[in-house]
Amino acid sequence: MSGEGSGEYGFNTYQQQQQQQQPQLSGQKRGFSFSGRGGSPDRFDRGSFAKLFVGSVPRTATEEDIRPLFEEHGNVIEVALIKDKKTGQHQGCCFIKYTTSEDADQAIRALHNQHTLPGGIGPIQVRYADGERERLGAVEYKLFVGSLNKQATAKEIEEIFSKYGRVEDVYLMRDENKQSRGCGFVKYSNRDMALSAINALNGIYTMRGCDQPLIVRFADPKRPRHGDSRGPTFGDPGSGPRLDPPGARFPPNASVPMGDRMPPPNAWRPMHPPNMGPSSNADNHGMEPQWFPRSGDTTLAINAGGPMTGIGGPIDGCFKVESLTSMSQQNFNQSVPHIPPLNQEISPLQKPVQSSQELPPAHQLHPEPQAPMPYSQIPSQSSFRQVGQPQLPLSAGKQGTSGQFPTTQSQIHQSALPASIPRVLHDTNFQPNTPFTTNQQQAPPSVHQRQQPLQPHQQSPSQLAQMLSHQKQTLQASLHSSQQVFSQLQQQVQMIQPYSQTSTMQQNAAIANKQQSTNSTAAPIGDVSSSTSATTVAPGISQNTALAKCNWTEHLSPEGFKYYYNSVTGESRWEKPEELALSEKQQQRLLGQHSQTQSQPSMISAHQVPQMQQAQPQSDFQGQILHQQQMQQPSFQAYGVTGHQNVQDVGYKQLQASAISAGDPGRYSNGIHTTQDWMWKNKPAGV
DNA sequence: CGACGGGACGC
DNA sequence: CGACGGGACGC
Repeated sequence: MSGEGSGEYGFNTYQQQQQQQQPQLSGQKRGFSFSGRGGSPDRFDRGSFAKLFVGSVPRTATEEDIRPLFEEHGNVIEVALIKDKKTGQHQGCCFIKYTTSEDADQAIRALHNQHTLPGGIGPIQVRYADGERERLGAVEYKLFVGSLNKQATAKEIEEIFSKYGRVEDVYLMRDENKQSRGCGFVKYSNRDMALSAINALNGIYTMRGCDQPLIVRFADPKRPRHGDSRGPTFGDPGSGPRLDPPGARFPPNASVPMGDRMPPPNAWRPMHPPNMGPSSNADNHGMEPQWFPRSGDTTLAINAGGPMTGIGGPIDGCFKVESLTSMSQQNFNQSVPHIPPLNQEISPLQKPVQSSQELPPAHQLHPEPQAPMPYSQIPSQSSFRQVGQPQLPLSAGKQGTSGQFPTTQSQIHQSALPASIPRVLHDTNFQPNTPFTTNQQQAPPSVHQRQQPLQPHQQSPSQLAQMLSHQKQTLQASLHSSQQVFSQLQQQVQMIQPYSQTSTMQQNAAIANKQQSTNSTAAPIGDVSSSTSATTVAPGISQNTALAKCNWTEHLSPEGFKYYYNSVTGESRWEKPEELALSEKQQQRLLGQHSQTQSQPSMISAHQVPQMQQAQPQSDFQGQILHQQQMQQPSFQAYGVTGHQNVQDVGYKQLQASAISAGDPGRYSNGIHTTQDWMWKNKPAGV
């Protein structure tokens, strides 16, 4: 099937986009300006098409040869052979315009790398034309995958990854001799899928014949190609969230490589004009559509991929503070009861996966305590329940094992988290479809699930989902590897915001997970969350409304400088993201009297500063984790704080790293100087 | 028409 | 330990 080297599907054109703004609506060429906000609402008319680029078209082919083929998969508006302007020579490629992206998708799936035109040398390449995906509001999540068996085919890799969602594309990196380099890229269209895959595979799944587990992380932004207008203009939604600080190579000036290029979500969807206020887009730095629905806008989630991305917010109402607290309680309680023994259960087949991370043997986690909050517990009484869980297109797809997902509220989740999450993470025979039948999803809501009557009242479903997703993954993965711990944390870092206006829940989830992961089920959560968030957050109900819209939160670096952290993307910035600013304004407007809101995060951060510094010696995230893991019984206080600190610290460190990469050769050890220097030179924020 | 510059820790 | 695919906007 599909191309070995060119990927399963052809979604990989985001690489050379034009820098979006080039309002020259000349025909429909690239650079076509779509109905961005403020722009003319051409989302209804001119925008209703999806253009594909088709490569490997025999130069002898005519439209008549091509059109029929494509018409089998959708309504073809146009077939445009590309010829050299001067010579009139057929360039061996063409554009196919479909009326809908659905048709286009189908065509890609059916034809890309699967059909060879008469006279053709190889199968045609079918993918969206440059800029199309963005134009259509699509976002892709590309993962870098390393430590692949060099013999593995794209197909096999796809099989492994398809457990976490439909794989849009697999690209194997090859050397001059076409030999696999042992690494490649896997794309998903949904962030949660990507996260699931990372969480479940990174450092855990070892391919047969390999002595190291897969490396799975969000891909770096693609190396800009000569002649490219500029780095990627979108996508790489995940590169931000990456953990490893040392890797941070983006200037802190926000708009990192994949900076501000937020494509309007679903621009092509007539029914749901982007109804977000001016506040939404401005500063979304390309992570993904984060516009939050104002009122049951179901389309959003389609791209956003559900949890935590787009539909983070309450639909109309506001979150209740209590819920946050109770949530934390719940997690807390859930995790406490079971302090799993350190018995490590490593499959005979599973190779010890220590590798790079150098984590101590995993403390075997017990599933129970970590079981995610059951969907059933997701406040069904909450308003967002009806948000109409976005029907992820992917779930409908041909997910082999994942199969049918009940069309329930948990759909998103299930899509993102197919039941087939491998239990046997070690690949013994290239059979990703490991015998794995557990329906973790429907796994009995054991004890913890019902134990707590406490229910978060109005958590964003996305947040809940996200959290659950994580926990579940964590749980499952951890059954077989310690790496999972790291992975988990990694993931948390990506999605959790240290302190926030956004959600206490995420924090709690993070902490809870940490506890669970580390086995140290002490009892910190209550402390941290209740004392800080619960209390401080209390003042505003509507605050949460705003919260739901902004993933940015303000924090203080150890040096006392303010910085901003995005809980969803993991990005950190020195300057206040406009999104947050607007969010705050909105809050002010709504609350009027609650001017505290803003300072809140700072307070908390400040409160944590000492802890962070204290932990500095640990030098890095992993070190801290390690440290924690070794702690037998972390103190209540210490643990909780530390837990947070980790997350926050990472965010902060990213900034440091950024600063460093910005040209300041400093290390973490002297990061303070680095940071300050940088800030000094670059219009310090908050000083 | 033109289209990414700079620089490259220290372990 | 590996980092991005051939060609790309004609009429």
